[in-house]
Formats: sequence, structure tokens, C-alpha cells
Amino acid sequence: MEKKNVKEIAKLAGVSTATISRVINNNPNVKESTRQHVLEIVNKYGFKPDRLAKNLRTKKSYTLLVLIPTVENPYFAEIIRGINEKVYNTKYEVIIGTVEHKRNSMEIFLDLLKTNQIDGAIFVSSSIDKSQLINIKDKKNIVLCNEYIEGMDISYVCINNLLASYEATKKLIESGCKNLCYLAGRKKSISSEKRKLGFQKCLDEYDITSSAEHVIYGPNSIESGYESMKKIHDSNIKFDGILVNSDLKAAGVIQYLKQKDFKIGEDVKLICFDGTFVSEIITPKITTINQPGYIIGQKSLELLVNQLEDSECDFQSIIVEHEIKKGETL
Amino acid sequence: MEKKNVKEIAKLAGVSTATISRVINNNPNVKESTRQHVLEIVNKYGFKPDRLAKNLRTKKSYTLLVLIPTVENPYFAEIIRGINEKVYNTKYEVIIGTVEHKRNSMEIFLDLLKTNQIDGAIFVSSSIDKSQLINIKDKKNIVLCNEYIEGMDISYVCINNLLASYEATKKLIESGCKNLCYLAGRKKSISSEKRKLGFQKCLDEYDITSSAEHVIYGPNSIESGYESMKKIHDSNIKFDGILVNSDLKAAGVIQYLKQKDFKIGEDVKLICFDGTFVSEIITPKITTINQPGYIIGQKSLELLVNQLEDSECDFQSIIVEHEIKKGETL
DNA sequence: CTGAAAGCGCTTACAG
DNA sequence: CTGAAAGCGCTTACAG
Repeated sequence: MEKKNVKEIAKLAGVSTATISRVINNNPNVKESTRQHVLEIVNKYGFKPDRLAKNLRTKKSYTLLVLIPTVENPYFAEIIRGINEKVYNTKYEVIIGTVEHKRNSMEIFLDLLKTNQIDGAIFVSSSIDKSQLINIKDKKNIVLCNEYIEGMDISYVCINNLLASYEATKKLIESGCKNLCYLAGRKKSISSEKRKLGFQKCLDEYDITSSAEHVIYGPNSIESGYESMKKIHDSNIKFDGILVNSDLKAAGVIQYLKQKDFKIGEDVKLICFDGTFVSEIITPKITTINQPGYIIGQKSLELLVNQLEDSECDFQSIIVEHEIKKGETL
Repeated sequence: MEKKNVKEIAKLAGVSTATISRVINNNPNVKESTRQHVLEIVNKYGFKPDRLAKNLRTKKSYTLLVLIPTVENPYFAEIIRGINEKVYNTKYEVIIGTVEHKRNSMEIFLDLLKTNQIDGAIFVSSSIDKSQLINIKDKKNIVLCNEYIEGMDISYVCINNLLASYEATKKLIESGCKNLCYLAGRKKSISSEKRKLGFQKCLDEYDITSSAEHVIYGPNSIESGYESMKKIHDSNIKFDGILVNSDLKAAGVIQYLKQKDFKIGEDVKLICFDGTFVSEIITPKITTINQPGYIIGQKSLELLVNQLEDSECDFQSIIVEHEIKKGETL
């Protein structure tokens, strides 16, 4: 059966294309009997209006972009689950983009926006370039997720990174750690920097001096965790407490420590961010700062849709609760 | 700066919209000096043609859908990496869709296709309904990945599941296992069924009888692995060798076995499919049948693009090499 | 309540 | 080599 367009359906139903369009878009100004008749034909031929034409005409795509750094990290899976769950009740559709192998995330977004392919975007843990963001007049079509830029009119959803990091560091210190390290994310990540501040604040309060070497930057991968730990160890830096920026990275750290026969949880205590299944399947189970990705995803989507639908809607920053999930590494 | 359209750019450049279009689309029939001039204006205003209008006009969207069951399983990340890598050199763009929370995968695809939003799709490990597929006249715009349907004109890329499973089972038997179980995927999954056949074929050859209870179906999740293992144990089924349909599921199996103090690798040997980082970070490291997701992704994309571009191109089935990666569970 | 007609922003035969 | 004009498939004021 060939694909039909409005014109053909209109002819088949013996009405104008305007009427078909009205019925399809639930315009109330249609006689009930006409509506029924049209619906019959529409269903009979399985007619679906061409989205391209529709979007072109209405200047809305009802498509949102979710940009994640990589699909490799299960933490993003939780966020996407939350987003998918909520988007289901809206008129919008979501497409997922990954930044790996591509040019700058901001460019992808701007291109898609310029060419009218999307109405808005959620940037998940994306290292946003502040300078690029400034050029966008209206930031109502963006929501940042896990990241934020202060002093700018832009909405975001995340945990209180500074506090979470402070609390975790405190736990390490109170359980006896004296030599602490923080395995940070990339330097550009504002969340990671906030966590560094919380870490340092706590060290200051307890009068523990940490030299610059105790913070090591790197991507949130297993390999990077392994390498960072090796680097610390090879440099003969003393350590008995480690704060790690992600589950995945912590997995690499544990790999290294086990290989070198450290007694994890005793000689070395460890706590990390995220709280995905990775922290649970590893032996020993990792004590982790759970970020409720599912909720973060849901809230991000709600926020974005509200901003797109309601021009009065103001920028919001939503802080969701984190929680320390006890494992065997602390 | 307001968004400009061809008409405005044409006026600015002092040429017709046709010429702008020709320059943008690299049509050779443009005087070099005109081209240069137009390009200058185009770049000056950062003009990008509206994709909706372009696609509507050309009846091509140059967008491909990659449908995965869930973003939770890192194995799919590898496939997506492969796809992304290859798509970069083509005119196409890829959007990722997940089936969780949604109606039937086939419907999503058909809808997007009907409404001209995509040109084709790669179904990754999707449980395709054969009956629905039959209704599609031309299956050139589909490539199956990890799954396949036999006796139908449709391309696919996967490992030799029967053989891989046979080999793994053989390894279990040759290392002394006498009571074997297979923790299968969903019943609808043809790959999983092929693996079952390989498993059974091997048991037959070694004259080991396996009753129906030794194959347990369930989704590829940690929870399902844990529950299946518990079920087997609770039923007092004897087992000393387990073949598992995925890394993630094996993680759950190991969780259960450790909890019950089995000596994994000794009392119980285990081998699973996939070969993601999950099999490496778990203690003990899992012996796994590595499926080269990255390559599978690359090949799938190449195949799909070839089929879309070249109407002469015939259906193909590509079998990629698997490899058993030794861990500590066998 | 309904239809004729314009127009969204492109591309592409067609004519020159 | 270039432009005027048609048309992709919709939706939506406008008129009745």
C-alpha cells in the first residue's frame, strides 16, 4: 500500500485538506459526524502526516536533543531512563546524541537548532564553553544536567556537589584517613571543580594539608582511574583515603589497588560519586555518593518542556538530594 | 543576529535562490567567481539551510535510527561507538532510540519511516516480530545487528552464535563440568535460541543429558541473573558449569554464587557472552565470549548506507569473528 | 462548520 | 552559467 498524503486522503474522504488537518490535530471546530468519517478513512489507510512538512509549516519540531558525553557510562543510562519516562506524556520526542568522535557539543546543538531540527536540548555532564553560551540570546531552550554555569541565565539540575564532596571527605577523615587524594574529572568540568572545593574545604577544617599533587585530573573512565592511581603510587605520594569522581573511574582505581595487594577498606579507604550498578558488582562493593540519575533526568525534562511551552517560565536551578550508599571500601 | 533564509541570503548576495542552493550543495555548474562571492555571504551570516525544508523537498532525511533495547548495557555502547565512527564520513546522521518505556520497536521505526523522519534503521538486538517484518515490501532500509531472521531478504551482522556457544560449552565440559545450565535471554531472541542449540548440540555430542529445567530464560540484567541462579539453586538442580547469555546477567549470577560461598572457577565454572568491561571489573574476572561490538557497529552502518545508496546492492549477512577471552571463572 | 488559497524554506527541472 | 517558477506536504488565517 502506497504512502498517502493529505490531499489523497482528503479526496478519499470527500472533504478538504483543511478538514483532514483539523481532525488530525484535534481541532474542536469540526462536526462530529465529519470527524468520525474522516477518522475512519485516516485509520483505514494508516495515514500519518509527514513530520517534515508539518514541522516546516508550524516552525516547531517537537524534538529535543539529549547530549551525553558517551553511552559507555551507565550513569547516563539512568538519566536517560528518567527523561524517556517523562517525555512519554508530552508532545515531544527525544533524540540522544553522544559527543565522542564529534566536534564540539555546542556546535552540534547550534547546528541542529539553526536548521530547525530540534526545539531544545538537555546537556548532560557536558563541558559547556561559557563563551559560546553567552552568544545565545535566549537560553530557555537549554537545560544543564549535572553541570552548571553560575551567574548566567540558564536552568540546571544537579546535586549539591560541594556539600556531597565535603561530606564524603569528612567520612574519610573521621574513619581515620590522614592522606587524602581526589581523582577529579576533567578540569573544564564545573561539577568536578565544585567537588574539589568541598574536598579542600574539609581538609582545611581538619587542618590537613593537601599539596597540589593530591588532585589528579582525568576523564571518567576505568583506564583513567587505573592510570591516575598508578601515577600517585609511583610518585610515592602517601595515601590512605581517596575520593573519586565517578564509579567507572573508581573501578579502575580498585583494579590497581587490588593488583598491588592493598587492603581496600583498611589500608586505603575509598568513596566515589555516582552510585550505578558498577559500584555494586565490584568486589569490594564501593561506598558511593548516589546521584539519583533517574530523578535528575525527569526533572531536567520537565524543566525544559516548561520553559519551551511557557514563555513566562523563569530560569530554575533544581538541587536534588544525594545520599551516601555504604559499601565495603569505607 | 536573526536567522536568515535562502531568500534573504540570495538578496544579500545579489543572486537567485537557485544559485545559493547550487553553491551550498556543491553543484559544479556555478561560475567560480559567483561561488566565491556567495560563499562569502553564506559564511558571513552563518547561513545553514533549513533541514526540514530541504528534506521535504528532496524526500531524503539522511537520518538513520539506531534502536537499542536499553542504554544500560555497555555492550551497546561499543556498537554505537562503531556506528558513530563510520557515520562521520557519510552524509548521514544517526539518532539513537531505546525501546524501554515505549511501544513496540517496530512501530517506532515504521512511524518514523512513514513520517519521513528517517531513511533507515539498524535494529540492535531487537526482538523483531517476523510477522511485522513481512509486511514491509523492501527491507533495504533495515539492518539487523546481533539478531537475524532466516529465510527472509534482510541483511544482518552478528557472530556465529551457534558455534560460539558450542565452543564455550565444550570448554566447560572439557574442564570437567558435568551438570550444565544455560541462562538464556528472552525466548523471542533468535540469537539466544541459536546459542541454546549450540549448547544442546555439544551436550549431545558428549552424551550429557540436560533436562528442560537447565535452560532458564530472562532479560539480560543483573537482577535477572541473580534471580535465575537463585531459582536453579533453590530447585536443587545440580550445576557445575554455567553458560550465560550476557556479561550483565553473569554479574548477577556471580553475585549470587559469591553470596552462597561457591568457589567460582572451581566448584562452579562460568562463561558468558559479550566481553564488555563488566566482565573485567568483577572479581573473579569472567571468562567471556567476546563479541566485537565496535566492528559489528561499523559493519552494520556500512551495510545500511550501501543499501540505501546503491539500489543494486544485494542483501548481505556478515558473520564477524568471536573470541573467548580467558578470565578466572573457567 | 468548511474550503480555497497562501506560505513554511528549500531544490530542481526548464528555459534561456 | 543563471533565474523564474513550481512544488515537496503540511497548517492556518480568512471568508463564507
